[in-house]
Amino acid sequence: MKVRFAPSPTGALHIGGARTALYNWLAARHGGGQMVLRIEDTDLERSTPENVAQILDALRWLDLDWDEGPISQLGRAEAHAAALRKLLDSGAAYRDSATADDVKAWKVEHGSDRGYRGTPSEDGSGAIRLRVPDDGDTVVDDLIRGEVRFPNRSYDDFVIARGDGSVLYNFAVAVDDADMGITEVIRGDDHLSNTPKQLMVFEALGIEPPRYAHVPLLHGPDGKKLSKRHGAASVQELRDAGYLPEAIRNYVALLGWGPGDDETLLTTAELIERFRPEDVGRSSAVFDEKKLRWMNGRYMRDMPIEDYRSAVRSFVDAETAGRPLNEERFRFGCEIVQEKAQTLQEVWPLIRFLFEPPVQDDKAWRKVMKGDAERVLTEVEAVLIDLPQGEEGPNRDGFSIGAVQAVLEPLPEKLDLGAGKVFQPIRVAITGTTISPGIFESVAALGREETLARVEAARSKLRDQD
RNA sequence: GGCCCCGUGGUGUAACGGUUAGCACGUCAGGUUUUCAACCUGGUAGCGCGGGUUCGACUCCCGCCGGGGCUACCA
Repeated sequence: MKVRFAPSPTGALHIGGARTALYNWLAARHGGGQMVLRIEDTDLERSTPENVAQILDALRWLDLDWDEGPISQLGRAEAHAAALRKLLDSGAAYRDSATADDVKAWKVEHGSDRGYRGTPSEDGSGAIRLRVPDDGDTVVDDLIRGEVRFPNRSYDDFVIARGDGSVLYNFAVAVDDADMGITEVIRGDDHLSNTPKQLMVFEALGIEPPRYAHVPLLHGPDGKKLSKRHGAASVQELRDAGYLPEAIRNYVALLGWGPGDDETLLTTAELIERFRPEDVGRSSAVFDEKKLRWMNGRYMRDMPIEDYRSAVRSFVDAETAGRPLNEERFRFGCEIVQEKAQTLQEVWPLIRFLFEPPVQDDKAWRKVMKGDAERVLTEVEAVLIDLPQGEEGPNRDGFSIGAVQAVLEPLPEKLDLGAGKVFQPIRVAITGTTISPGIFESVAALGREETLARVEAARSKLRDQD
């Protein structure tokens, strides 16, 4: 068994392409087969080396590896030329001097349900067309759709190579799939109507075609086909947004395919074991980032803490421009936020107070720093100062989570205030905002010196405010 | 216009002739007497429409409607 993923490098790999790549990869790994990566770069106008690099980068990041390639379709010009000669010699294809306008005119004359039929040019010039029979159907025996019949007469004698001999997609694909011994073609639904053309090329070449599985396209929220210029997130964008490759693999696999039971969270090993192309659904799906976020959060929480830390690291580096951070605090910060964030991007805002002064959030300040806030902070400062020094805690200053909790937790009762009235002012004092990890954890992480300094600063600001 | 594909809640899916139409995300309400997130509990919402076939249709057939793809000397 051998499959191929054959993107055309006209843009970055987006979520739809990633899914096609994943399905091919899963099919290959499931069936103990091979996957070929082929770059369909015969469109000189739109293909660029930058796009090729981006696609490879995206696949590697997703951890989808291939066994052969990347093979440039452009680099197979000789093989294409040989196949072309063969068809020309056998009469299966011919040169036709008709232009696109000529074909249009022909159709006006013969009816729109009728494919164009040309005549060989006398001087041997013009594009090369494949002869298409007038009668009969070409049937695609699709793994997902079943038998789909296409009337031959509705197809043109289509162009397989330009006048200069450069080949076109439907021809190159068939020749390449044949030469590479592809047994299963898993690709987007948008190719279904093109499949008869490719089948005709196989037929003309006298080669057994592969099996086809046309997976439904991914659509945008507006129901239109997802594409680069249509709001489709590229893999790189998803990476930058803080999603994990394993979460993306899991989520994307479920767009159009399900394991058959109610399982939602599936490891890659489970995906490989359970995926079969024939089980892919027939209707198109819409990419829903909300669910991806949820799933990503699940994966983040389940990560070993070391992996979590290194995944967070690159995002933090981007925020701090590489400025080195207090390692101990970073470690501890990661531990206390692992349960909270749904994307890697959300981590830094939650722990930045450990490395930078409190953020300026006037709204949060006004909301919380009023009424009994000053009295609360005075008391907080007092009990924290009394906390004995020691080696405990992330800063080795006696500020362990437990010690901090032991003195702060009784405060609401002691001051006869609601818990929120006590803890929110502390939170705003040390982080500047109302959103942070748990308050005891946050205080412990910040440590004695810095916590007391910030509480004192908040107190004096409150005094000035009066 | 022609050829082809598709149609279960807002989203992804399950059930494939007989179920109170299941699960997940979302959403709403409550809980966790510290925020946010997470977590727990409960609620919400669906078989596009119309004809058949059948004792019985989400499931089979036909029509319609809706969505999509292809129709290039693009891929």
